[in-house]
Amino acid sequence: MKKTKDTNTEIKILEAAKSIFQRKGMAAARMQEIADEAGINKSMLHYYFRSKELLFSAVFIGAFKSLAPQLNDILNSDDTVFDKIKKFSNNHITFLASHPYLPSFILQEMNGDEAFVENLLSEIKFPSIKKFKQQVEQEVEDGNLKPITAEQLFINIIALNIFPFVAKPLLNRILNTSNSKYQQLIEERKTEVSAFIINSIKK
Amino acid sequence: MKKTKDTNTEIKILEAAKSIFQRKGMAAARMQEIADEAGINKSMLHYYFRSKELLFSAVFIGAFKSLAPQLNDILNSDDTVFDKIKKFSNNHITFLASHPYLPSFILQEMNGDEAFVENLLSEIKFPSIKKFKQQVEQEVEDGNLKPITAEQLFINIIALNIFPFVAKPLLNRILNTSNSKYQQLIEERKTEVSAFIINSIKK
DNA sequence: ACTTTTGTCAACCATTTGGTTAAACTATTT
DNA sequence: AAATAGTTTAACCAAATGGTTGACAAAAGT
Repeated sequence: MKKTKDTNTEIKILEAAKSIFQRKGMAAARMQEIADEAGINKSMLHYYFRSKELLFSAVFIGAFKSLAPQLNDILNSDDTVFDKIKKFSNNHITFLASHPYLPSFILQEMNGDEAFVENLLSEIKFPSIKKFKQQVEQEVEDGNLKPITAEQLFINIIALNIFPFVAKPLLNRILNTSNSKYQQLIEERKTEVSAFIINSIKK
Repeated sequence: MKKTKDTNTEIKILEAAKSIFQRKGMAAARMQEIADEAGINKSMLHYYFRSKELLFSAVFIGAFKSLAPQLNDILNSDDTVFDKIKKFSNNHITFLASHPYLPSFILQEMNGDEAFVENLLSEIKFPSIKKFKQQVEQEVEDGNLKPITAEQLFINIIALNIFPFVAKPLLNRILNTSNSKYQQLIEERKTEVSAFIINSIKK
């Protein structure tokens, strides 16, 4: 039977690793740095996770799983297209606001080493847009929506949700915004984004 | 007077560095790899640029300068708001389509080490949205546009332009798209994005 | 022609980094 | 309490990595 300390250490490692990996990325993160952040010996990292790659995998998969199911649930609910867009954007942005490093992390690392990424992603279930696609196509056919493909619409939705989080330093420069004003912009977007989208596609 | 080989080597280095840095990022890029790509000895990298940081700076600043002026020119032209949006999106996406690694690179590296980034960015002139902002506010006041702040509108524009490039692997997964179908989606967006935006804000 | 400057390279160096080991320590089982 | 299994640490190691050096060649200046 495991004693309590086991789990504590493992969790401390995972949280430290999450923090470091998400802020610096796989390549720039140092095992020693993660150990320091967790307040433990570096050997522990290798004791609980065998290598940097495996530790990274655990963090990456965990990060993805914290996000993907939410998207999927909303996309496959029985709501109308408009309701889905509203809920999706609001939930998505709200979630990202409290995990601001997640998007950069996921996007950045999905561009890495082909084989490694491929291996990682095999363990992950991605959100399905099947039902959403059907609904959009139906509404367009019925003349309730201006013509648009579900794919382009979906890209637009997540682009508008995610982009401010991956581009925060850039936007702060161009818009001359302080951090607090930036926070406010994000807050507004929780409802503004869906309104913007719906405005664009409603007839 | 410098002999021809000098410049050749320097350019070869810069191009190799651009290619490697933009694909892998500063942290994951290896000096040896850059030397190999340039077909020269590793010592040459230090001969022309003193350190990895300085070589990176050169590439980063170059990348930024290849993009920023375009945005700025359009934003500060005498076109109408709608025309600006059309030109902006079309030019921006067209440019990015032939420099697909640029956005990830810039966004990723702007999240890096505070002091280093600060130092880099001091040398860069960012696009100004001043004139665009005035125009948008005027049009909203005159009742020609649905109410929206210039900041939110600008975020939306560049989000829709840039996002597909930084999220390509993610989108390919979720949308089940091949590379060629992805290319086609991008192509469509050169006109679709501005149409989408204008649809949303026109009265 | 010869001296100086500039460009190029192979070998080398110091440090960093991911990873290992063996021993100490702690808790659990018998 | 002795044996066993699990946990933690300090010291170590090999490979990788950014960077340096010194010899040498190719131009350029004189």
